[in-house]
Amino acid sequence: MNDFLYLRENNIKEIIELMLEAYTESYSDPYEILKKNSFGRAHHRLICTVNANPGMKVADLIKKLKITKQSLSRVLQELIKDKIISQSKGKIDGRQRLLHLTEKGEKISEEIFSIQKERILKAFKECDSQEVLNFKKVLKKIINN
Amino acid sequence: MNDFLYLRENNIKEIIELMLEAYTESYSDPYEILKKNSFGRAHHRLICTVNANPGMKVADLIKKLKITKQSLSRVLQELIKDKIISQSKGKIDGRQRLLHLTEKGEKISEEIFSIQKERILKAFKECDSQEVLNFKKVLKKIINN
DNA sequence: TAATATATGTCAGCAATACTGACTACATAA
DNA sequence: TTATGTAGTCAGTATTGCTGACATATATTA
Repeated sequence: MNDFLYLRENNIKEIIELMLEAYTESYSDPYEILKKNSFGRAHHRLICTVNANPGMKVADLIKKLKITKQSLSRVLQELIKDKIISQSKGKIDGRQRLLHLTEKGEKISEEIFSIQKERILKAFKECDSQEVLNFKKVLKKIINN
Repeated sequence: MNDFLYLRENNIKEIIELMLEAYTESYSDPYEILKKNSFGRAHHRLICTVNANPGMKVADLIKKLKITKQSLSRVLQELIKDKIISQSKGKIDGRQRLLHLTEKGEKISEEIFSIQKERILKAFKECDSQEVLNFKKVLKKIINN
């Protein structure tokens, strides 16, 4: 058998733990800015996901965040009330509510991002472009299963 | 200015969102096994971290998980009571409580891991060894900041 | 058109996870 | 001996998540 070291259990296990750590670190960096706006982890995840997928429908947001519509609803309504996120009726399917960041939402999203960016940028500057591209590629493959 | 495409804002932003998604997906995969043992997300994070850092002290676990000792305590005491995790007095510093998975803990940890592994292995099989090694390297750089 | 299915929203109650503040016990270090 | 560091605990509260039941509007199908 070929010696696929990188497919060995211990390597995979280590990577799974590193993903936990990297996520925990990265997503706690902007804690202060979120707190200043009375937002928590749930708002953060929502803002980040809508920012990355403008015009997504509610059902897709539920799938991505892996929470129930009732859990989503509380936080989403807060963000809509605060004019961070706006909803528009789907043009093809009028039942859908498509989600966007408002101008205010974009602004807060940028603030959050600029903090999270620091860590990532610092890491990436110690890598070459190919390594960063590979990182993204592998992340995508982990998701698409 | 050199055109460091991979350091551009939009690329970084996309990667931050991919990390959220990859984490959310990966750590919800073993939901059923955890539920069978009456464990939740908090137990999962704890088991995974102690598994990756056998003999770590409580203060380090708190730092890694970014929770308070009171939040940790509840879950940790459950796992100790269930004989998933054991504590031993530090030999050098007797105030420390060093954490280990018990044999039973190792077993459950393996069950959880075997589920999470599937997704990662599937992704890695579509990559070459260099890409996987890069992935690990970048994850580590993101953490060490 | 009428019946059914789908997308979203809402209400009520409950469970899990996390926080703050205050306090204790014990071990180490000054 | 006194001060500091590590861990544990108690009490109360906030946030995030869940289930079940039901409502509304729109789309699809018979």
